[in-house]
Amino acid sequence: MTLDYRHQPAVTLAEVAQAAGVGESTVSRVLRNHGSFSRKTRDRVMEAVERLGYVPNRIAGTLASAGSRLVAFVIPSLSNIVFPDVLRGASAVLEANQHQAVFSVTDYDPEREEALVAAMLAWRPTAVMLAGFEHTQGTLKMLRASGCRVAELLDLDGTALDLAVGFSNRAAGRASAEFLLRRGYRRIGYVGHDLDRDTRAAKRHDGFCEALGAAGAALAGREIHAGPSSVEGGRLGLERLLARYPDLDAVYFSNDDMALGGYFHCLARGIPVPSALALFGHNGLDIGRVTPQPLSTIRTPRVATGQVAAELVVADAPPQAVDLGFELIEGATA
Amino acid sequence: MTLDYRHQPAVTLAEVAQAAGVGESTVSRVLRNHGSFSRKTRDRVMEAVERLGYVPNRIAGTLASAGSRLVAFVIPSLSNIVFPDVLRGASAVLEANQHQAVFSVTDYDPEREEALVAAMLAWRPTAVMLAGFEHTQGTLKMLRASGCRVAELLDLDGTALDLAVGFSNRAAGRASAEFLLRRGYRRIGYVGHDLDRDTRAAKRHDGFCEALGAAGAALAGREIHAGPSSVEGGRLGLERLLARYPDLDAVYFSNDDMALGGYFHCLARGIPVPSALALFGHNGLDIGRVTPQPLSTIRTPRVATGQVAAELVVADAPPQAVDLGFELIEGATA
DNA sequence: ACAAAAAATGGTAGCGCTGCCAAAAAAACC
DNA sequence: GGTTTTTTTGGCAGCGCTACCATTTTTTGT
Repeated sequence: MTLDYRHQPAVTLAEVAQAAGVGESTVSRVLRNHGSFSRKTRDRVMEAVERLGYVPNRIAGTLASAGSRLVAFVIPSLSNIVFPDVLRGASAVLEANQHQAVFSVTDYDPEREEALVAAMLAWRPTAVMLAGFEHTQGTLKMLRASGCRVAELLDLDGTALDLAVGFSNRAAGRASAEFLLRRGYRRIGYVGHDLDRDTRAAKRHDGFCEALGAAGAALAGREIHAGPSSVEGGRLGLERLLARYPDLDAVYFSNDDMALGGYFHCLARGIPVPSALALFGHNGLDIGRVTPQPLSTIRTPRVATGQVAAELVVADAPPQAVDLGFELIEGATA
Repeated sequence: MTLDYRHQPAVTLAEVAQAAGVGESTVSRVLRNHGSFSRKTRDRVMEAVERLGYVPNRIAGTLASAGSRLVAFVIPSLSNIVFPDVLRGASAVLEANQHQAVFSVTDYDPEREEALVAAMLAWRPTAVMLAGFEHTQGTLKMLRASGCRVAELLDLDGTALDLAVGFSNRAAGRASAEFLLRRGYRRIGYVGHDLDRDTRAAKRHDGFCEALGAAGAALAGREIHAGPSSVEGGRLGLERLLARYPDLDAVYFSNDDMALGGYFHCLARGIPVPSALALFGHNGLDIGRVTPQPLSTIRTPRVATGQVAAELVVADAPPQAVDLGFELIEGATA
């Protein structure tokens, strides 16, 4: 029995050249539509390409010409919709520009990030896209030495290596606090997830506290749910927080997933929102606009971050930081 | 002003060999830990690697050895959490086996899929992973000729090219209908999204209708929301469906996103669930377990699909179809 | 101590393509 | 008609690495 599911040798450019009765470089020129060739030659080559079912080998092409047109994404998670959103924005731009997206998932672990960046660099990508600015020394050193473009996304509070695209999480945290204060809330709690791993959530938290402090206030209580953010974590987190601090009048969540969980908790327990308890999230997920009461939150430019980063990379733009800002959505839960 | 953000020449294996005072092949053997070499040589090589900051060039390595260890995902969408889930499962396995994930997004367009598959094949991937069995003739031809492994995911109703991993959407649709019938619902409606594009949702719909028919029943009404599935689409869809068919006692949604929208509509309008209207979804998203009433739905093996497909590919397993099944979650909305 | 076996190492021919250069063919000019 | 230009074309040297083979060094056996 033949193992016919295994690899078969592929057609090469030399075979196409032979079949078309022209030189290899001519085939190469025709296929890349680069340099000059006659109409007649073009047809002959294309006919052979069709007939043989030739698929160019980009591995070889890249090696010969340098410039892989590969863009590497090293992202913390795929569960948190934020990162698929970034990938979505970027992938549209990259595909339109004949670039190819490659990715790995770090699980918010800087050591893992370092290992994955090393693996990525082996592909000699055009650019490496990372989340935020917090990386190990090893990661930074490799990236600097690599000579490839680096884009750090979804953060602006820190020092960029090369390109940075996103918004200030600290400012978002501040804006959230100022909004709640403006609305008259004073006994404000926080429900978050693992802040050591998610440094951007930590920056929002810090900005939030900073703005509270500036107004002479402070967090009245805090509950950290172990593990990554999730709707369930938000629900449990709020339940625990309220058990300890029953008289809160508002809660700031580390993101919309968590906030939705909190909202569901209120719905289930019959806690009137926002009259008895106001809720405020972060991210501006679509789902938050369709809940019985739209979620009060901050909409972040996730897809745009991917798009802009990809555009800068394909255009080989000079190093820069692009602030895409954020938008406060008043909603109805605060 | 120097454009120092541009590419700088990278260290090559030959330079490392020179610096370590050994031959190129020795360096190659040490780095891949393949073949034999003395402890002393190993240390000398590693020292040089460290000192020069050498990063192997996998483009060259792949060309020389064949076998790119690249796995290509051509997926319909990144907005629908289903696909990030599959990627997540697969990426963990691939990373553990020194493989690299590459992806492109088709937007549910078969023509685009064909173009993207062609682009992917140029990278000579170890395998190409696709959603479902519905592909253009061109896509099928290319994949067959490519000699690389092909895995068709999240569907089992059709003829596989090579590997297939997932569950039967038709059976899931049937199981959903049987459950609702068992619960005594008879005036059942359907709210879905673009079924021409999402052929797996279409198969669930067909299975659902089939089971209704087998019980002498039929869909009492149907509302199709234009565009991809979304929570908002579900909410609007249910609203429109109820406007036309006010006396339904249950609604089947094309997936959980849509069902959540429907649930929010009921919450907002004060429609008692499930006493006045039962709701049933598909996918078993985490969020559906945390809503005030857990969503009645079918949990699909999304992460496992990615995992198993990746495992089969790295193990170079023979062609086969793997049924990962699905699990009906009774929930509280039906 | 000498032969035989095993381990360690280096040289080099490609992998399939692109870039450069020179040669050939076609077009344009006086 | 005989150049001078311009357009097409083919040849071939790498890109950086791995696979294979030959050679050298070390270990083992008697």
